[in-house]
Amino acid sequence: MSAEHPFYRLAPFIQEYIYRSGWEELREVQVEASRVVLDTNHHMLIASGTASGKTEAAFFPALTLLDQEPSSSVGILYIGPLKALINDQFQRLEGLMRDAHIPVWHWHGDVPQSEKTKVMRHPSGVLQITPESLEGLLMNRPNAIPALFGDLRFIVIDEVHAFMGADRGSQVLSQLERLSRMAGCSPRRIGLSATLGDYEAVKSWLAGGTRIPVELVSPPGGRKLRLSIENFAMPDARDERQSEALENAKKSYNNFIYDHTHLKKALIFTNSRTVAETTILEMRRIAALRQQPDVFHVHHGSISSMLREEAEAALREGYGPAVAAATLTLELGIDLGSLERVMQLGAPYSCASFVQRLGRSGRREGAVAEMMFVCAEEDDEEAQLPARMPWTLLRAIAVCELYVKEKWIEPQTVRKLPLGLLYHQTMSVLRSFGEAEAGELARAVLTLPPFANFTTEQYRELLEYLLATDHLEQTEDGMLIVGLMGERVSGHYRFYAVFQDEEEHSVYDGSEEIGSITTVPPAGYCFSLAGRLWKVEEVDSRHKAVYVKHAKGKVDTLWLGAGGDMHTRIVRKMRDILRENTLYPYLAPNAAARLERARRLSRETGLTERLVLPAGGDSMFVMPWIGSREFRTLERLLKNNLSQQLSLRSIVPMEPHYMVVAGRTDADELQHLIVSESERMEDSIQMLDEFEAPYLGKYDEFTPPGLIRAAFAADGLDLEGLRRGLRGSDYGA
DNA sequence: GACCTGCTGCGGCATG
Repeated sequence: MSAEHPFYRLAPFIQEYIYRSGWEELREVQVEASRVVLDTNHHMLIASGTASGKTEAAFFPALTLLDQEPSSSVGILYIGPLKALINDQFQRLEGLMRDAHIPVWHWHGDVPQSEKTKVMRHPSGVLQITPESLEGLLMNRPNAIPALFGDLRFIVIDEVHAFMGADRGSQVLSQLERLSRMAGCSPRRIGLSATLGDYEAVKSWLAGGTRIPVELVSPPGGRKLRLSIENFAMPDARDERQSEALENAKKSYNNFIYDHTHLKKALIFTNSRTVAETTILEMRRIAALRQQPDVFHVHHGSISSMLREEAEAALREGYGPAVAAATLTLELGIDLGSLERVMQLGAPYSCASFVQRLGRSGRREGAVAEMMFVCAEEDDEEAQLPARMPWTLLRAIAVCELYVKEKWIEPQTVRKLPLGLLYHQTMSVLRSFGEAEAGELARAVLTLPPFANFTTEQYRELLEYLLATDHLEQTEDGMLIVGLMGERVSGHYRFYAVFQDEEEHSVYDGSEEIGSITTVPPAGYCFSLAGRLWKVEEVDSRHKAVYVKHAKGKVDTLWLGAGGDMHTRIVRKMRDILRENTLYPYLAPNAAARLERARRLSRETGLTERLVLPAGGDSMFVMPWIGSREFRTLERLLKNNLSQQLSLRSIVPMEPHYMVVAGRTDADELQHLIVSESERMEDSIQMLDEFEAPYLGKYDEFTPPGLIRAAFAADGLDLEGLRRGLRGSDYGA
């Protein structure tokens, strides 16, 4: 290495750290990022694989500059999407800066007040924070902002893909602009991500509100992949003659999972919390039967952070095997070390998710990334068995093909008129001002980058509506202040987050928190959580706590979900795979025979199966299959309980034009079937299209209906049509 | 029978 090499330009304590860690050289991404940071004044987007050293690539050169010219306030602000990720990064950075005399602070809901007070007293070094805590700072402590961030040099946004495309991302952009104005600083931005489809879109997102160019650092990855798909065809659960065959099929499915994981550091991804729970229950049952050790963990959004950290530590550290079944909680960048097996039960719903999950395997450089798909066709009341299409298998293949062969990942779209967020930031800005003239407020809010498409006239309409609905109030001398309703909404701590949530009860076994539930069973009833069974002993409604003890037997899990979003392109790919008849190469030999048998039976029985396909466009597609039961449930809800609109959000199609496939599942006939519409289904879908709830965000409900219409139209949705349809039916009221 | 994220201020009490 010549003396010009970026390594020798890094601060001495960083060179020390690199030696101490036993690294022989900087990774390519770190070399490139160092050049960008040290030689330009531009923003930077680092897009490279998981565990490629992105965090170090951002911090090595940024800290070097900070070391050369110490900052008189916080010098680097790191924004992360998860508390767990911040805690993980906090430990890694602390190791790096042990000898550097640059402090690392973290700030989120679990950080004690005493620590936050320390940062306020000695604003310096690196501060790691969540968007919600940053909102709290901007809103409630505006006078502390100049001292905290007056000399801020860098803002690092981790896992950019987790923010962009959602209101939470626009919230971050808005906060960055507010922070710069309040503190009088103009920091450079560094975005980190492993999963990105369209770099140009992300670059312009990252620069939002500034005129500084964004440099892309994205070294070619080229990892080798090893993918395998195992498909289990389950016999019909309702056919009594088949009950023994079904038992055997389930047994071989579970034994397959057990045999391929229990001696390794293994991660089993599932698509639902329920499957994660039931799988680990099964694994524990098999372990007990075989008198082998219990090495199993469950990791999802309703598991307490303590149990999650236990699972993470077991995978990362220690000798011997550890197996965790997880939902997307283990997709993001928390360090898990190098895993020996990554399994996926069923197929992922998106290519982005597939790539993230793939990134969990083969983390050492040069290693092969491996993913073992295990599909089992689920029971379907509507289907006439034994001939069924392997929909899950098809989706697994479609996702693999799209990513591996076409390098395609779902593009992220940003709302053109984020109305709910406009309300949110208006209230937040007004609270930080204390009071403001209407014009002053408009200048402060409407110039924030996410709101560039709103007109002054539209903002006036919003403010007038908010005055009329008591969210705002006008003082005698014409100043705007937060009104009674506004106080109720923005005065509560839940205001900091811009996404919807449900109230949860914590579940305790003695003093140990196991996790949380939203549906609380009465005392005496059982449920499963964290891969074990529990019996409710006592419910403390006031403190939102449920006390439980261990139980035996068999019970359902508590989570009820209904459908989700899947990109049109994945559905089209599934259709193409069927049409091209290219399914066979992906199937294990016996599975191909099973499928052949299924197809023959399909022809003989004239089986009907349904598939809902969007007619065109690249907008989001909703459910791969919708049963009449779901429609009945929807109808009932629509008629009786419109207040439940928001909870229906995920069941409702997001694009107004659909066509229906109804009929045989034979591939040759599919072309014909796509144009043969079923009237009943069409009616039901029409009804869903007329339903306006799916587009409402947490704060949209506080904004004027006329503006909501304009905002939807901007994103290509015709609310007027939807409204008319509603009035014309029984569901209008 | 899809998934996930986040969170304040203060009263009451014990302790040094």
